[in-house]
Amino acid sequence: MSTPRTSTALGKLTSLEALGQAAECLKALAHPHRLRIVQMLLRGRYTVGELAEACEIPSHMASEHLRLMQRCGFLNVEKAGRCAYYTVAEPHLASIMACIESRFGGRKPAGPARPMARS
Amino acid sequence: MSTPRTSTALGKLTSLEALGQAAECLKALAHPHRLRIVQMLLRGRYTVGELAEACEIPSHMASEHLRLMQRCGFLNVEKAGRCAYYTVAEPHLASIMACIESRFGGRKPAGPARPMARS
DNA sequence: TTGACATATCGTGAGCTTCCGATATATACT
DNA sequence: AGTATATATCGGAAGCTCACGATATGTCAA
Repeated sequence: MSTPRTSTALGKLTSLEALGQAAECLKALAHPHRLRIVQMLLRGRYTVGELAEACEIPSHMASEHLRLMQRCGFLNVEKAGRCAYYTVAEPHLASIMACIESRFGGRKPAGPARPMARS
Repeated sequence: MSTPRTSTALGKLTSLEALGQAAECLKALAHPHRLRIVQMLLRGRYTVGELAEACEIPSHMASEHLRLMQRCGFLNVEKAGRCAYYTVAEPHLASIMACIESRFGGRKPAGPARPMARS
């Protein structure tokens, strides 16, 4: 049951530097409204107002979430008249979102791994 | 060009409540040292001290990261003597980690491989 | 031009996270 | 007993995120 203690298993670890970038991306995703925005944008293109309405937040807050995700390269904007259409720019978002949906999607998580309060 | 505006596409959206739980889980993962810990524990079982050394942090900080992830159900502990062996409890961690590794794994986005030895 | 609308940005304050030193507990060895 | 080791917990400072109101910019229509 014990793990080999030589560098055999450790040699394939991702560098802490790369994991730092990964952590930044996860933080950019780790918000219910941003997750919903990504989930919608993976299915089509929407304006700020439409996304805000779906998240039940004022549109200036949706705009801030969108700007944040645009800054990490997750999203693209395309302005048309007074509307701004956002689309997904980072293809890996689809697979991460698929993981999240397979764990939390549709049905309620009655099983293990509840995300409980910290402290 | 435009997305169907009826509830066709919106009907399958994950509830904001479930996305809130997903966001909590992502936050619990969104730290370079915690990602390294999870990456190691997906390959075997390790003690606090071993994980701390791999993360290049004092062991009491590794202990705090481990406690946090234990609280969201990600990890299990098993005490043996004065050592505490941690293992992965949430199987979905493997697929999320696979997504992260496929995007950030092995090679660095910028810069060559760096020497990783530590005294 | 005026007004309405859509989006973006700024400033602030509450609350949280991260890190650290200090300390506590629990186990093993002599 | 005493000492060393391994892990856990506490308290606090620095820095961050989030939500909010206020405001700015940019576009269309009359």
